[in-house]
This record gives sequence, C-alpha cells and structure tokens, in this order.
Amino acid sequence: MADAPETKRRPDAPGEEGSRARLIAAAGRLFQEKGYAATGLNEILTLAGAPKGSLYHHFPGGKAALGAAAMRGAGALLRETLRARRAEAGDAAGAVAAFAADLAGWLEGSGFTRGCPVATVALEQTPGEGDLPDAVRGALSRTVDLLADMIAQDGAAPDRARSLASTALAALEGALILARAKGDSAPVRAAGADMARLIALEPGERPASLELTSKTKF
Amino acid sequence: MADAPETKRRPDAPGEEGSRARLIAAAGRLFQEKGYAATGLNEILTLAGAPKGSLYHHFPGGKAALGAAAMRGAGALLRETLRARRAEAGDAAGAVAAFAADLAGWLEGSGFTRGCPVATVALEQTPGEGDLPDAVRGALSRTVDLLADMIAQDGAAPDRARSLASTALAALEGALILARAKGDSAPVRAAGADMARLIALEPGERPASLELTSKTKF
DNA sequence: CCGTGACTAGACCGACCGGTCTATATAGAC
DNA sequence: GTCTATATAGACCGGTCGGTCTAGTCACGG
Repeated sequence: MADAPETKRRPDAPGEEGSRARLIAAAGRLFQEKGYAATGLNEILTLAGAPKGSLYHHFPGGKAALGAAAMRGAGALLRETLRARRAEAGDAAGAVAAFAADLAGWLEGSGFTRGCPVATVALEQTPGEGDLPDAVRGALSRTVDLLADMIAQDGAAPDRARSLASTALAALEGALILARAKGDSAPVRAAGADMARLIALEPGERPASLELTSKTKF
Repeated sequence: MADAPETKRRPDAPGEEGSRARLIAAAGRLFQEKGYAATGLNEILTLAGAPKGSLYHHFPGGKAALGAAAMRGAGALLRETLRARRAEAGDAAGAVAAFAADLAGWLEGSGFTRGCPVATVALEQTPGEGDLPDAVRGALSRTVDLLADMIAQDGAAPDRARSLASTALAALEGALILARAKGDSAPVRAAGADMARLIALEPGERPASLELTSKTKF
C-alpha cells in the first residue's frame, strides 16, 4: 500500500543484488545452524559479502532487527510451503505429511545442520531484544493459525482445530530437534505420519465449508 | 560400582556443599533460560557462588564439559519424573498426560523463562564441542527409549512403540517452544492430551508383557 | 608438624563481541 | 556540472568472552 507513483527506488548499485536480502539470508542460515547468540555479526557479514556499514544502514536496530527480519522471512517461507502442500494434497492431514517430508528433506540436505530457523532463535529469547521476540512469536502463531484454518476447513470445530494445529506444529518442531541430534530424519517422518493420522481421525462434520475462519489473532 | 572401601572423599570444606553440584545446577538453569552460547561463564560462576578455579578443577573440559554434565543431569531428571508418573498413572498414555502437566507447571512456575533444558542446548550444537553433543543425544535418546518401553509394555509392537515415543517426546518439546514464545502453557497441555489420545488408541494386543524390551540403543 | 593432594580464589590474557563513526562511491534530480 | 540521498566500506571502540595460571586454604596421613 505504498510507492504507487514511485518510479525511482533504484540506488543499490555497488552491491550487485540487494545486499539487504543477502544479509537476511545469511543471518537466517547461520541462526538456523548455530543459534542466535553463537552467530557473530562478522560471520554474517562475511557470508553475505557486505560490510558493517551496510548492515547498520539497512537495520539500524542492529543484530536484533536483522534477526527479526530473518524470522519474518523464515515464517513466510514455512507458511508458503505449507499452503502449497495443502493445495496439492487436498486436505490438512495430507498437507502435514507432505510438509513433514519437506522438513525432513531440508534437514538431510543440509547434512543435519539446519533445523527450524524459528525454533532455534525462539529458545534463546530474553525480553528486551527489540523486535525479535515479537517476530518469533508472530512467525510461530501465524503458522499455527494457517494450519488451524486448514484443519477447520476439513470440518473440525474451530477450537479443536487450533489445538490440533498447535500440537501438530509442536510435533514437527520437536521432531526436528530429535532428528538433528540423532543425525537421522526418522523422527520427522514419524511425527508427520502420526500427526496426519491424528488429524485425519478427527470427526469431520461438514465435508467442506467455504469460509475461512482466519481470525489471524497473532 | 566404585568407592566401596572408600571412607574418605571428604575434602570440600571451603565450599559448604558440593560446589560441583552447584555449578551443574546453575549452568543447567541458565542454559535453560538463555541458551548455551548466550550464557557466560562468569554468569554461571556468580550464580553458583564459585570462582573460576573451581570450575576448571571439576571440569577440565571447560564450558562444554560443564554443559555435558548439565545435560546428563537434566535428562536423568526428565526420565525420573516420567517413571514416577508412569507408576502413578499405570499406563503410558496417562504417564504422558501427567508428564506434560509437570512440564507445563514448571514453565509457568518460572514465568515462562525455562523450557526444556536439553532442547535449548540441542539446537545450538556444532560438532567439536567435546562431550556436549553426545550428552545431548544421549539425554534425548534415553528418554525416547524409556517412553518406548512404557508404550511397548502396554502392548504395542516394539517398532511402533519407538515411533510413537519419538513423536510424543517431540510434541512435548515443540509445545514447550510454542508455549514459551506465547507466554501461555496451553500448547503443552494440548500436546499432552493429544499424545495421550494417540498412544491410547494404539491397538494394545497383550494386556501386559512382563519383559522390558529396553534395547537402549542410543 | 609437615607434607600432600583436593579444592578455592581471582588476576590476567588474547580474541572476539556488537556497535559507532567517518569517509567514499554511486545514481538520479535539476 | 553540482547537489543530495542511498548505500558501501572498514577502522575503531569499550566490554566481555572462554580459558590459563599462580597463589592460597583446607583436611588428612605420616
């Protein structure tokens, strides 16, 4: 809802392609691998190929602001993937199973170094880190909301759908922890299958309700 | 299986009561609240009331060795609690529900600052931290093994019991993340109830098998 | 009463932390 | 061309990090 008549917005030349985006990507990846506190600013800068000045130009709030942006991006990616799986599978249970397979694949593909980018940061939070706690909370709750909507669309009562969605996301997050520690993605696949089963056996009353509840209360 | 004829083992006078134990307790608590990397040695030392010399006397391996000891202690506490709940409830499903209530209570009691002590450290692991990764893996896998034994005792097939145990622990770990981020223990209680339900509806074939499977392959 | 080993005590170290600052290069407006 | 805003570039800062080291304190065995 901005920059409608704006045709400018094109300085950025020195860095070849959005150094801001590269900073977010580098931070997200390193936080995912080693956690927030263990990742140094210089490490992020090196991976992104950007100097310190760029970081503090794009993120005056420093490390916490960059972390918040990374959390928002990671949450968006999670939800986008989940939505795509839901479209393919046709129901919430299938979406969860396919989503779990995605997570397992990502974990394996990284050599078991990258779990959930949000969970890693979520566990290190102490209040007073600027936007970061809010961004973490938002990424998690918006994903739960999305999943709850999917389950409710399959006919579950709204409260029950939210509860199931919370448990399902929790199981996947926890499974990523177990899988990463073990160096074996079996826990993620098991959690996906078990949660799909749990969701599927929910008494679906209305076969298809056309309205999205989507309270989206953060 | 040691110190049978040992009647000595009682220097320790300066510190009034096992400074080693105080160090482990302080480290465990701080790791739980803020994570491994974010917790400074000096902070642990202050909370434990011990000087640096004591730390490196008891834990020549430094921070990683202290962390490993804290993980072993935390894992033991988790399993002890789970065993106690199983004894009270009589079956695995009831044990999981009661255990979840314990976790929720601990989280609430700490003002939502303390989640699972193992998960927090598990997500920050990079190889080369000495005993720490092994201690984390051991704490998690031994807890899964214990829970799998409980489920198998209720009549589930061993493989299915292990899979269910993995998902159940994952759901509780993940729920602690969500609950802490939200400042609301509802996700933990929901996960406890849902996992108890999932375990209970497992076809229990033999009402009671007397033999513990306990492969304990970590 | 003097060793001797277990343990406490904390000064000290180089490395690195997140953050600030000034200087420079670039692209578009006029 | 000149001016201005955007963005890059990195030297630099005080503070803190995990870890090392030497000195001192205690309980006990001889």
